[in-house]
Amino acid sequence: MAEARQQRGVHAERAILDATGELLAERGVHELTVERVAARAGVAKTTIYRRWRGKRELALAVLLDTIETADAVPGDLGDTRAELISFVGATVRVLGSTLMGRVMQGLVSDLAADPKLARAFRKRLVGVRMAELAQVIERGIERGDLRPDADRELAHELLFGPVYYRLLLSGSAFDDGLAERVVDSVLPSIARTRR
Amino acid sequence: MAEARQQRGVHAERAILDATGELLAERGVHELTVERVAARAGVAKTTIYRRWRGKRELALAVLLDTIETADAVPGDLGDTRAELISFVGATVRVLGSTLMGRVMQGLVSDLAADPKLARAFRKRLVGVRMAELAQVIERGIERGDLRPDADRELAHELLFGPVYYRLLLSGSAFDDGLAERVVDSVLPSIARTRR
Amino acid sequence: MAEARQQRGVHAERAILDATGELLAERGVHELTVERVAARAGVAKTTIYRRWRGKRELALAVLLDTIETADAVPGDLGDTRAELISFVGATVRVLGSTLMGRVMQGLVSDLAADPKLARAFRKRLVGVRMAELAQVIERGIERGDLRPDADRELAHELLFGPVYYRLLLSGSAFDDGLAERVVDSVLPSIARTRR
Amino acid sequence: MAEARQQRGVHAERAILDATGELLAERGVHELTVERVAARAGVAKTTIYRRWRGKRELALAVLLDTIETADAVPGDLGDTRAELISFVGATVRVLGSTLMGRVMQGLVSDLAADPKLARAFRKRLVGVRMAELAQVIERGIERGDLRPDADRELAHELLFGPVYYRLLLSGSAFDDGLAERVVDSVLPSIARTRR
DNA sequence: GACTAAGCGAGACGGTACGTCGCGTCTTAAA
DNA sequence: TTTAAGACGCGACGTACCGTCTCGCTTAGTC
Repeated sequence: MAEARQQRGVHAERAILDATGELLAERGVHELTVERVAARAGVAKTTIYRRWRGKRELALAVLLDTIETADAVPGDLGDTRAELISFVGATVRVLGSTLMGRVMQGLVSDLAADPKLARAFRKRLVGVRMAELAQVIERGIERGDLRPDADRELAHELLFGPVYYRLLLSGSAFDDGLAERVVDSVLPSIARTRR
Repeated sequence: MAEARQQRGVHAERAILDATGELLAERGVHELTVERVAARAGVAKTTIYRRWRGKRELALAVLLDTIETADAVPGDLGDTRAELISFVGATVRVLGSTLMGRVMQGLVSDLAADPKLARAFRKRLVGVRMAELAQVIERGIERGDLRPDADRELAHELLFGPVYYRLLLSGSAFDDGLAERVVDSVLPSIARTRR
Repeated sequence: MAEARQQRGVHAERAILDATGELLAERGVHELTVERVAARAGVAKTTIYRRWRGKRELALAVLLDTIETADAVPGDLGDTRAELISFVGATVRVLGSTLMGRVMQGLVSDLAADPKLARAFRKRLVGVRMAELAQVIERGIERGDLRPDADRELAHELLFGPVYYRLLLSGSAFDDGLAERVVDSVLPSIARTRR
Repeated sequence: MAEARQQRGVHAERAILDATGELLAERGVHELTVERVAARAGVAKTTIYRRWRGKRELALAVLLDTIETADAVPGDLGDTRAELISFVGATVRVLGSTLMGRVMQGLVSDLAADPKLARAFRKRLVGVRMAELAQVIERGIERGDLRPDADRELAHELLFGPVYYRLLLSGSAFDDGLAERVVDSVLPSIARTRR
């Protein structure tokens, strides 16, 4: 029963998410309106509000939808530096794509204004990244590449902070070497070394 | 006459900025409305729009006003590490204060939507920080503490990225050792070393 | 078969009418919603729409249900004036009860907007009253109390108009002598008289 | 100052009332929506809500506007019966016009639901009619046509009740002789007579 | 005693209108 | 000429019910 009911729902949901994605790509979060989404999706506003609390949750849904689909932890590459570069590089690539970059930019301010949204964002994005990084670091420690007492959270902030700083504040464009340079700057502080 | 006119203007301007500051402190950017500012400042909306393009510019004005007053480059402390910690620490302290932290959070999304605003923000905030850091680095190089080819921009991003990452994305609270830990993590990559 | 099925139906119908009656008594027609009726009756909206065209028909059904049960033509009292007073008084009493008064008030506007509803209303309420009055008048004529050419329709309007005028327009409360005063004012014009 | 401000306002107000009148004439109260009025008047919804509490008040405004303009107490015609017929006839004519008839029909139910509206309606319509009738009756008494103890309120209800009964309940069309017949039926009960 | 078709509960859906908020513009009178 | 005051057009918000529409479940009576 629940499934059958959900059936209809799934169609509407798909249409809504797709429409939202298109509108986000075209104009960004701040021109995203529930009304436009409804119109484009051929759906009633009510149907949107039945599932999400507003355009912010909707945008977050699309963001998570995309990121969870697109992203993957790097497998074991045998080389910690390479794994870290691949890991940071994946985020650089996603945020460099117009859509996700824009959505992130548009969503950030809402995080501070809506605790529920922030909670979801942190659990499903920040937290997941942190856990993934922890795996990479674990492997690095096992390999003897990294110091056993490397601070996972700090490492996470050091690796991603600069990327988001560009996206959100300095406005510098991403370049191909970015991930590599960041990793190389941070690595010495967590690498097992005779320094 | 011109002076007398400006006089009036100056009064109004002060009242507006003060009212804006208060409202920002009380409720954050997203509940800042031009109407409320006008009411609190005892000023007509027109008078506000005559000087700023909207609430975003207004918030930015307050932000710059505060930061330019409060902040100072550390002078020569004789120790590059100490200077860097002091430099990053100053930003941590400012952003940790409710007001500026909130304003930054609320303003970030607008930067992406309003190029004019972004330009001002980058010129008067990001740019200034970068130049200040460059001085510190220069002194460090002269002292022989830092490598002569240290990447100023990257250093800037590495030092501030993590701080803003906490503020804007991860939501982790600032703690007292933050500046020190970040500096110590980044320093190896720019320090003059025999590695 | 049909009966058993109808059995279920009868239960649902009873539950719906009862719920409607309760809601009407509590809040009046304009706060009557099909959704609330369905909820209170423990019935699906569909089940309601299967039997009535909307909340207006539903309200009318309750109104007729109540009135047809409660009301009775006065029998032969031997005195035309007494019969008329009893006749008008019955309506005053019914409309004076919160429920029916409210329903009438709330329904009137819908009559003008929904011809089908108006038709039903007139056939089963106005028409019935008129026929009943005609009987009373007939008896009055036979007794020699009334003029043989008394205008039945006009009499009907003269007797009930003032009552509904209070209910719907002037807002004056009903009082016990109302029926009597109205009858006494109208009687001279239809009484057999040597004037 | 206030006047100059009102100037703009007056334009908008006129446009709104006109648009409302048109829409009422075309479709009746129950299809009157604030949104349509705004669209037709070339005015923002807000501007309407700034002046009236909703479509009901708007409709009432138009009704009063029209009635207060159109209606006039009959002057002294020298003949009480003629004055009464003229008085009732004026109402029959106004209500017989599509517009006002429809508005009255559509408004009645709202009176019961909105005490503020009812108050305005009664003060500016019912009350005024009653006062006007009182004058006519006064003159009639002075002339010796009417009994000095004629009940003004009852007379009012007897004269107008039947008219509204037709409009709101029985649905019978108005005919030319209506006012005359009603007056002749009620007159005996208030006329100075040897009955 | 299982089958089947109607009626039913549940509730999602497209839709219309609501009444509200804040925007940025515009108009006017007073200073 | 600048200001305070505030009305205005506008666009979007989130909500309430409408009446329609599936969708299994329930429940007789029929086979």
